[in-house]
Order: sequence, then C-alpha cells, then structure tokens
Amino acid sequence: MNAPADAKRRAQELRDTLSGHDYRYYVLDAPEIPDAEYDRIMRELVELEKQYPDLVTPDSPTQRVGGLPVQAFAEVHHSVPMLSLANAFDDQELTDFDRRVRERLDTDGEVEYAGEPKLDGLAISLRYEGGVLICGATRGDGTTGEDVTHNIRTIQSIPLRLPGTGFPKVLEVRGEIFMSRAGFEAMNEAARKRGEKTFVNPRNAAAGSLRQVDPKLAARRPLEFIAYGVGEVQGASSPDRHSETLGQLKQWGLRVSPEAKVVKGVDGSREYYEKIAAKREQLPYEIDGVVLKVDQVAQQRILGTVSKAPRWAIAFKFPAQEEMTVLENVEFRVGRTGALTPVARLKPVFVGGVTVSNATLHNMDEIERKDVRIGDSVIVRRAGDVIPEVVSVVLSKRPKRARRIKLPKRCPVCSSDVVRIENEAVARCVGGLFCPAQLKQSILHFASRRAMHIDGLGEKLVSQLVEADLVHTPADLFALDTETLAGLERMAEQSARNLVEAIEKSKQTTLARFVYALGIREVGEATAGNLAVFFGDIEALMDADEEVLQSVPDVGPIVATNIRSFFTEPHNRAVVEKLLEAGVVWPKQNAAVSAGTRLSGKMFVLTGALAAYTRDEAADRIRARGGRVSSSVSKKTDYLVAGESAGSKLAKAEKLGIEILDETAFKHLLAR
DNA sequence: TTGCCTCGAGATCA
DNA sequence: CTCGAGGCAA
Repeated sequence: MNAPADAKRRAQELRDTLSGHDYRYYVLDAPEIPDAEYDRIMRELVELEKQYPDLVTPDSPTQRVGGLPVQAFAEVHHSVPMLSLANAFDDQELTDFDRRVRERLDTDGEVEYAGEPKLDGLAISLRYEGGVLICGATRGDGTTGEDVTHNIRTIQSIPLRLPGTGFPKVLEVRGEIFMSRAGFEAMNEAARKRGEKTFVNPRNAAAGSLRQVDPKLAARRPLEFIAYGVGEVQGASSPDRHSETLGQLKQWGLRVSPEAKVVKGVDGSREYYEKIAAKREQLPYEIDGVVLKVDQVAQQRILGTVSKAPRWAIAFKFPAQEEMTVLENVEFRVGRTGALTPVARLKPVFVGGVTVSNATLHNMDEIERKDVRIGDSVIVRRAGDVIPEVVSVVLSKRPKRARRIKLPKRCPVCSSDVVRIENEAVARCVGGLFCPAQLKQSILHFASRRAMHIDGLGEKLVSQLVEADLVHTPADLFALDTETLAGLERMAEQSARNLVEAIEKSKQTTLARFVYALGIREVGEATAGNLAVFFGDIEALMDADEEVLQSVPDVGPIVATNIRSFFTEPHNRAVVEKLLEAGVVWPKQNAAVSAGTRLSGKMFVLTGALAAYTRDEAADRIRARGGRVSSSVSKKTDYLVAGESAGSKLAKAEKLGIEILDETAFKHLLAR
C-alpha cells in the first residue's frame, strides 16, 4: 500500500525535526527539546513507517539500527590515503619539528599551526554523496580499510544526511570515533549489573564496537564522532587553511572539536599544549595529546609527505604513563634465528589503559645499563601505541636477595651452547633446527600468511607437532596425514581434514613466497621478491655466489653472505629438495630468457668505479642481458653508468641529456 | 604488546 | 561453553 500524501508530508516533517535535534544536540551541543519529546516524535515516525513501509528512506533516523548483520567486512579503498602522524614526546621534539618546518618553508617568521586535542579513539573515513552518508570505513593500512558502515550508522553524532548547507557533491570526512568517559562508565556499570564482562578502556570498547557483525550491538554502545579533516572532495573549492576546512565541516553539519585553535609558532604551540593538558581531566573524553598542523594549505603542499606521515603535522603526546611494579622473573625466549631475548615477567600493573605483565629487556647490554635485577621494583612506562618498557630501577627498594640476571650458558630449550659474538648485542643458541624453540618459530614462519599461507596452523598446533616428534623440518609438514593428526589435542577428524587440505593447498605458491618462507636471515618479503625476479628459479638462487647475489637490488655483502651460507648448508639444500619432491610448485618465470634479451639494443657506457663489480664484470652483466657496452659517450649511448669519481664522460653525457645511472639504479635495472 | 571480535570445532553437561 | 586461530587497531 502506498502512503497518502499527507502521511508522506508528516513523515518528512518528523524526520527533519529529529535530524535537526540530532544536529543541535550532538553537533552544536545545544539541545532544544527534552529527551521525552524527542522520543515521542521518534515513536510517531516509527508508527508511521510501520504503517506505510514505502515511506522508509535510508537516511531516516529510524534506520540507524535497521541494518542487517554483515557477512564479512568488505574492503574500502581510500582514494586519498589516511596517513598517520609523527609523534613528539617532549619540548625538544616539538622544537625540532617546528625548525624542520621553517627550514623547508625557508621562513624565519612564526608558522601558524592549527591545534586540536588528539582524541584517543580510532580513525574513520565517512563518505557522503549528495549529502547522504554512503560509507564508513576504518583506516586499515592507510590505503585500504574495512567497510563498517552498518555500525557507523548507529552513531548519533554522525548525520545520515548532512543537515548543513553548501556541502559538496562528494565529501569524505576524516575523524575519530571514540567513547566518552561517562558513556564508557555507564555502559560498564550496566554490563556489571547484568553480570556480563566489562571493557578495560574506552578506546578498546570503541574499536571493538565497530567490529561487531550485528549493528544492534554497536547501537547500544555510546559511540561518538568528531571530524578533523577531509579526504576526497568533489564540487567544492578547497580552502586556503586547515582551520577553514574545520569551519566548513561545521557549516555542513558535522561535529568538530570546540577546542580547536590556531596558534603562532613553537611558543604558541607549547602554550596551547599546556592549556589543553591543564584541561585534560575536565574534558568528557580521553585524549593523549594535541595535534598541530601547519594551517596554510599552500605551506602543507610545500612540505609534502614522507612515507606514511605528512611533514606538516605532528602529534604532541602527553608524557607516557608510568607505574611501579615488581620484576618477578626474567625468562630468555629463543627466536627463529636462535636469538635469546630476555623478557621481564612483571607483577601485573595497570598502566596507560592496559594491564602490563610482560616487557622485553632487549638484550644483555640493556640489562646491564639499567642494572635491573630479579626482585627489583621497576618503573614501567606505556604510551598508547608504544610497546611497554622497563624504564628504570627504584634502587631504594632493592631487596637484599635481589638476583643478578645472567645470560644462560646453554639454551634454556635445547641445552645447546649459547654464543655471543664480540661486539654484538644478541646472544644466540647454536642449536639451529635441532632446537625445538627455533624449529617451532621456523615452522610458524613457514606457514604464515605471507609465506606459504597454511591456514589453521597456529602456535599450539605447531608446539604439539614438534613435541610429538612429528615435524623436524618444514618439509615434514607435507607428510602429515589425517590419522596422525587426529591423535593430537583439540584435533578431531574435521580439524585434521581441514589442516591436511590447507597444507595441500599451500603447495601452489610463488617463488617469492617460497624463498621468504625458508626464513633465511635478513631475507624478508621484499628481498625474497627481488631474488625471485632476479633468478627466476630456485636452482639459480641456490648456486649463486655472493658476487652475483650482490647485483640483486638491496642485497649487500651481509645479506649475500647469509643467503650463501644458508644454501651451503647441506641440510638446508636437502629440505628444499624435499619440499620440491613433496609437490611445492610455482608458476615458472623464465626470468633467464627474458633477462637475456631485456636490454637488447641498449648501449651502455661505464665510467668511474663501482663498489660491487669491476668494469669487466659490470660489462658482462650488461651483455648477459642483451645490452652492448661501448667505451665512449655518443648520441647513440642509452645509459651512462656512473660510479665513484666519474669524470669527463659524465659531463659529456649530461650535456647530451643521456640517462645517468648511479650504482643503485644500475643494479635495479639489471634485476628488473 | 594488549585487547577486542568472529568463526569453526572440540569438549562438556544435561 | 570454551579454545585456538586469525585479523585488526593503536
């Protein structure tokens, strides 16, 4: 049944009223009507929409919780990346930041900074099209995040339709989702009364809420939103200043921080920080510092961005929180490479919003420098996203029986010798794969997502496999069958079948993943990828000498030696053989063939000294790829390879506009 | 490093 | 109901 015109009009009226009140309440923080009246209007609208379902629109306030559970969080691509911020933890770091900014801008005057409190929540991107909320997504890796629209829609300080005026056709709003202290307390109190579990801090509660599959659950969480910037914008001229962007956002109907302020120079920044710090306790939400952004957009452009953070902004963080606790023990953990890492076992202490019971002590030098002993009272520090740290010992509280921490002579796991090479900080167990701890870590690495990607093979299972003597090398994984597996804990028939299937599936891989999975020291994902492209097959890599290895981009003498000694070890070669026999395969690259022709027709001239090869070797490598080498620069020269102290050839090449390669660029070209 | 959520499946109890 | 694995965020 279609709704009559008067019902339609009334519904629109009610919606406008509600949205208007949402706006005044959540964005302007100036409510106009009592809650009871709001509820009455909402109920009337719900009734009306129930009667005439065709009246329901996606931006109706009744639809905040209307969404259905999602099956999986879809990926959302951020056309304008969501960057993170560099941190400053003290006055010096702030001063350095300001100095760098002024240097790059080449100005002596005071730079204007837009300051605002740094909310302790999680970053979010909201997409409005034609003023209607289309999508809400998490930051993810900055480029691709997760679609959490269904949960975002339940947040009342996020307008489903922009109530303001003059908003652009497409608007991506960037801001922070958080939970107010009061909301957090009330929610936990209610949960306690119901006998349910409570959240440990507002930030985790907010983050957890967004990960709910069912938006009804998120709707019960007191989430809020404050905007602090924009991403993609279509159909509006971009303002000259960040502070104007904030003004625009407010005008379009979005909540921005009432504490935002433009300040002048490093002195103004410091004052602003002090002011917010003094106010911190009075603010209704948790903050962990202030953000300072160069206000003028033109200046932002000059400064640009370095890797993942803009050079024009900084998070000036409040000092990390510190607590005193007792160092109960120090254990030495054995990593994949055999490195022994001392880990402090602490009497659990609540600091910076979480309970800390472990902290790494890094190495023996660190222990000696801080002079920590077992039984000592220590200061533990934690700042938001920073790994907890043992800062110092409270010497006055040192008990008589405090024990010095000694580096074990033998591996705590396999009793092999522990050696510490002179001048190196780390000590290592020499047990190799005979050491169960190293074996476990190697297997775990081998199976990990970015390596062979064996789903379902986690820590517990690997421990069981190693301890049951079922696996001694990664190759042994491929010999496992359901019957053997089914004998293990929490491994019944179904789990066993799933695992065998996952192992089978992992056999189809790529050379890069395979090389990475081997766990050669210093060979991470990127290096493994370079090696795979360069050599094209595993045999060539296994037999390459250090000289050749060093012509791979980003492979220097150390990595080359590591690779060489890995493959010199007969045991490792045997494992590779066995893996191949077990059926591990990857698409053939035929890199050798393409390498032979890739530079065909290109004329090279070499000048100066290269670090990695002699002139002849470099020439051989060029010819091996189909290129030609000449001794003098002419118009026909395609590339000049310029090493150290290049002379007249370089000058001539520059004059002729010939492409000049330094050693790094040359290596990249060879490897490409 | 910690905390949170989800999913599949095993373990447990009625 | 509980556990392990996996994934995500700061």
